[in-house]
Amino acid sequence: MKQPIKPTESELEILNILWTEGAATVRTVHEKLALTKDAGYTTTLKLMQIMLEKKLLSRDASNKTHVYTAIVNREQTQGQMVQRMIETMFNGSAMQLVMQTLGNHKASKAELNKIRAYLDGKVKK
Amino acid sequence: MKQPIKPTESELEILNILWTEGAATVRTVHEKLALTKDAGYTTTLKLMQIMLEKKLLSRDASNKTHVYTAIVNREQTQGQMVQRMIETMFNGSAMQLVMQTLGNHKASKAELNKIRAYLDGKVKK
DNA sequence: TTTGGTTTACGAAAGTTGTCGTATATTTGT
DNA sequence: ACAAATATACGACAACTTTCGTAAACCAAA
Repeated sequence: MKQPIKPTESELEILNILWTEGAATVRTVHEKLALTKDAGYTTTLKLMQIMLEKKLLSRDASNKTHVYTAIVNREQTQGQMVQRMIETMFNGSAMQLVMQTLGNHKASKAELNKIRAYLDGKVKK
Repeated sequence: MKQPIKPTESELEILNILWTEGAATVRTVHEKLALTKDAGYTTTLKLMQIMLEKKLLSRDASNKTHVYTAIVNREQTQGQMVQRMIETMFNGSAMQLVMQTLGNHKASKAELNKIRAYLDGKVKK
């Protein structure tokens, strides 16, 4: 396991877009970002350049318009962030986090069944 | 709903201690903190003073040794932090967060049953 | 080919965080 | 009563984050 990844809020937003898009230019990322946020193009560019330095992203600079890709794994990063939250706010209890989340969010019957199926699988093992 | 609360990592650690302790002096908080962290006493003091300014904490200064209390609600703060994480990393899907968490953590049979009971309750309604 | 749009690079500024040193006040034990 | 321990206040600092202006390179279309 490598040293822990600790992206900022803004960086996570960008990572999330790249995790979904796969690979994208600054412009693409910026436009997705602009849907929920309000910052200039050069701001997004700068953030992604910094993320490149931090090795959160890689880029293909063979063309003039560079194409960026996330090089940190989605599940692993999510796992680390969730873990951190569990430790600092939920006294280390993952189940407390789960209960908190279930308590605050409506879920479709299908989703609940999915969780139930998952729990069943866990017990059988 | 008030303006969103956005404590830093260090602030959350302190909040968590105060949520558990109820009310405490800087020294008490610092000693709990020192179990997992490594910073000087004045650092903890300063952080708590800043949190006082931000109105995350209140204090009783009637005695020379001040006594601090968290004035942000535990469940509400947890909820907001979880919500932020869901939005920035899980594309707004709380269930994805739940699945991620269940996938990465072992749970006792008792805990699993507790969750299952909770899910049953949700469906009945 | 000139003009205008797009892109990258760079640097600077403002705000925040976490760290601690030092000064000063207060309490306590001998 | 005096020295040692303990507490608060304050300011400074480096690191980091987010923001953007500006310049330079490049491309494309008229």
